Amino acid sequence: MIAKTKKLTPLPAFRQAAECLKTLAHPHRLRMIQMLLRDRYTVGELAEACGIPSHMASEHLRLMQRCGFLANEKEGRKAYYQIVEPHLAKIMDCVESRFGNGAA
Amino acid sequence: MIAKTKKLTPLPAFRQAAECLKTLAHPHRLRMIQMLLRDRYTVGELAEACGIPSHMASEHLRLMQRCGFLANEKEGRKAYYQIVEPHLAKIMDCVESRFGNGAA
DNA sequence: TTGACATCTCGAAATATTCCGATATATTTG
DNA sequence: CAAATATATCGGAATATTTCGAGATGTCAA
Repeated sequence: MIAKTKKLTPLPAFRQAAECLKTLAHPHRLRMIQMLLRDRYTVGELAEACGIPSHMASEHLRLMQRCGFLANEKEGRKAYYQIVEPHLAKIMDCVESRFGNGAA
Repeated sequence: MIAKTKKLTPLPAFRQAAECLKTLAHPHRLRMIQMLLRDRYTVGELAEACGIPSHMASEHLRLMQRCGFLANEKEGRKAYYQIVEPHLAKIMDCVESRFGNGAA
């Protein structure tokens, strides 16, 4: 017999959540999000910090923008990205407290 | 110029984190974790709650055990799984507050 | 306009994940 | 022992993701 107090999240919501978590689940994207939680950066700056070509950084950023994590502003020929999903800070706290934030 | 106050998490730690997040990023696995945060269940119970054959539930559970989320105890011919990774509760809180926990 | 720069997009190759049927192991019951 | 039950494992097909080169777009400065 399965009967619990709190309601379960419906599967469609978990499907969405899984999409977002999959987008989060990449080392370069995690680094970009960690940086963007502290300041805004251009594609090139994020690419250099990850050690990848900038056209690949652009691809990662596009994915994260698609699931509502980021927004960008063009300034001249540069594109600045920043966080717009408010829950990312808390999730990143969890990740850092488990895997280290440079002080763990 | 890139110079921030807090240290960045090294990329190898993010590689590990990405592995774990990828394991989390599946609708059936999210449901199983949500259930297991409230009680312990057998493979068959979890499979039924997800609407999948139990041999597939077993596979998901093995993956989650591999990255340290779960442990199991055999009782007769049944296998009870439970959470052993303490950070899962907080991460699941984040997921539920963003994607609904049945009351959102 | 030309050339350099920053970003973005496209398509293919390599790799990883998910799902399923078949089968294996281990336990209880008759 | 044999049958039924619960879980676990193997191999392959379908699908998704990652990465990369090539090239397209848009901006600035002279």
